[in-house]
Amino acid sequence: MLSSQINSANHEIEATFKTTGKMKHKTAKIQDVARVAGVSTATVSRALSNPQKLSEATLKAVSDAISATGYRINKTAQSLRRQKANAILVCVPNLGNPFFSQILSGISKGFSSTKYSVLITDSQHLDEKEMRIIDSFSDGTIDGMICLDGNFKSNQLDKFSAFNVDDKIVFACEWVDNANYPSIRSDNEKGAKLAFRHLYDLGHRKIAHVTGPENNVLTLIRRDSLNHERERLGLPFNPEWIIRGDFSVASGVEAGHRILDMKDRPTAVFCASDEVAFGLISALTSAGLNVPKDISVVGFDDISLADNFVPALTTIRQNRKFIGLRAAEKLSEILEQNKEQKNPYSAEIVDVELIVRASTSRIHVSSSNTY
Amino acid sequence: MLSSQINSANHEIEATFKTTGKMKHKTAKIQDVARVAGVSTATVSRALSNPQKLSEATLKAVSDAISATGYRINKTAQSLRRQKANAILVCVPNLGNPFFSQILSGISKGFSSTKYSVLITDSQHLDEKEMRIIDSFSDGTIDGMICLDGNFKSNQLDKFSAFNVDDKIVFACEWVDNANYPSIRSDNEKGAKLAFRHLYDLGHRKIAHVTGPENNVLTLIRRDSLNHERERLGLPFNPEWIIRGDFSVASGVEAGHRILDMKDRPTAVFCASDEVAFGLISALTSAGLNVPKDISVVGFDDISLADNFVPALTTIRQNRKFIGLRAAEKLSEILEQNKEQKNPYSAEIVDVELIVRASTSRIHVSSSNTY
DNA sequence: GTGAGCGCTGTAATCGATTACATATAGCTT
DNA sequence: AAGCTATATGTAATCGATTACAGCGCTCAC
Repeated sequence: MLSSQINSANHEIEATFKTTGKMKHKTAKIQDVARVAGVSTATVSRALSNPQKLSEATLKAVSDAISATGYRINKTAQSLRRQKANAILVCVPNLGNPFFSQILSGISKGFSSTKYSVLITDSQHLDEKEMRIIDSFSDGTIDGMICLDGNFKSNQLDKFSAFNVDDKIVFACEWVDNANYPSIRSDNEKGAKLAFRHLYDLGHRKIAHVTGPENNVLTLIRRDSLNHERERLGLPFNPEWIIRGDFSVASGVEAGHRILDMKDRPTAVFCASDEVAFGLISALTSAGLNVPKDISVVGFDDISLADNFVPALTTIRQNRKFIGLRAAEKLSEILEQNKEQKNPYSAEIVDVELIVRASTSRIHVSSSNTY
Repeated sequence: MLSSQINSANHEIEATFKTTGKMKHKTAKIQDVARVAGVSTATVSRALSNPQKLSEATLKAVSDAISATGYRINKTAQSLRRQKANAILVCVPNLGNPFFSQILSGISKGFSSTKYSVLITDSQHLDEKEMRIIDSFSDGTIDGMICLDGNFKSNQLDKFSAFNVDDKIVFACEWVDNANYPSIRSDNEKGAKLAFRHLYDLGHRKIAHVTGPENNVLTLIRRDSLNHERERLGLPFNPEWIIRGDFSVASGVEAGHRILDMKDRPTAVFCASDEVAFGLISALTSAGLNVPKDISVVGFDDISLADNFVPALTTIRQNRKFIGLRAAEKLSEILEQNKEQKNPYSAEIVDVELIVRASTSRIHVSSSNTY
């Protein structure tokens, strides 16, 4: 069949489907395309997903019919038939926290050239969040998940495996210890070590640490790495110097007040996040101390403001966008691969970097005195 | 029929569907529930969406069968049949920008108690973004959209109406002038006016403004409001004092350098965003000036850091989370209502507030001198 | 006693695409 | 010329829910 014959019905069809001015747009279905092209729906479907199986002429006829009708495939029908949603979920512990926006951006970019849609959910105040997520898997809404929330208990993870969704989950930035999920994360151990060594090399010996929230993997790994380094170097330790925070500016301010009240004041502080560092510096400065002259401060993350804060913040740069991007790629791989082959557990460690700016300096003799 | 009879088959069914240990989980369908309950699929469906149409006994039988089988409705099938995706899209101009995370959080919260899923897309580097969005509407992926991106041209908006999706779109924070879309936005006019009046009341007469990016509605409305106020009060105007920025910290730093170079230096600066203000203060401080002693600075947004910056930032508080929440509610209303009734165009203006902190002060005689 | 009306439930078509299987045609072998 | 293969395409079942319509059993009126 020649495509010129096949397309003979185009004219009237265009009037029916194509949008003109304010005319109501009626979406063409595969049936309509088939009719216009003079072929069966199976052929149209194949033209879209297996073009190599069709002849040149048919392909052209279908392609012409598609433009003539303004056909758009109905993804819901496709998903139902293929039993695949082509959508993934990003589980964010707190969407309001700007820390995650860079990761989200990377994830979005990672999926932008694929057929996957990106869904988001805030797991913060969601009770039974693991069941909500499982529901989304079983109701066919999503094929996989990127989890930025490391705060899952083992009984919740057990449910994931009970419902067979555990092999469609990738963790990013945070993760759960002792659980075999693929994850993409920064080299937190190295980060803490770099920060500590930087302060040590500047002559600091009394080094405090404002941690993240308790039970957070990042809190643990950074604190442990710091402690390990301190012991290795045989530095003095005062339990007071480990101050619990929660990554927020407010907790940095609070930590600042705690430090101001200390009898045995540290000469340098390593903060678990840049925001904590900002709050800390703010509190110290307001009390008349000078950073770095009186106390050196190191942050963690290198958020955009770090460079322009006063003083510019020495910090550990995490490439959050890259982590998001890699998580997206990793999940894509997993979802595209043959289901038979089990994924070996893998943690991809993304390198971090020490960025030295103005909030740290060589120790002054005066500040090393005990108050 | 008694439910005890109806449920006679439960035992064997449980073994088939319920997940035990590492057993592979096979999802029950409505057919399975119907069989276990001893009713038809129509009845099961009605039990879920029109329970008042069924007898007590049947309802219980179905409900028991649902728990016995662990049935989860398949949303894809439901969407196909109902011709409704139960999903909405949030179009963000730049996901990496933390400004949007609060809005996203509000949107997510607004939809958390509904049956809608939230999809996100970054419109920044998307060419033909309007067609991508229209595609999502026509392929049945989404029912509506919340757009945080005011940067749409009129020919793009025309396409929205040509494809009949224009009445399923709500703008939040930003909007498009002369386009009749519902929107939820801050009272930017009042915000700029409050900032300006605050500085005026402190005795400032030479007031500069670092704007947002050109062609942005927020940039325009804030600048115009400022200019209007300046004219009304008959203050001196120097075109140099309107400095183009782009809401970023970097543009604040840049603006700071520009101001330092000015012959006729302003005594106060109103910045289009807090981040700009941070950058500006950083640049001024590094050059040896004191904020607010030498120059007063007002921001816009009241992001979390504003309170703990040094000096704490005087700013205009926008309730971004609330805006997101309201946008979600507005879109829900629109999607739930009868399609016949056209939405009247409406812009919901959310109040803003002047938060006075330490970055502004009464003018000093010395700083009013012309250099 | 019969028909109307009501409450409850079942039958089967339907949403729009995919794909196993069947069929047709052409080309090639012997 | 019969048989075989490969290629191209059509037919119809299928994914899992929803819902218009039909039907059944009761009650009630007259």
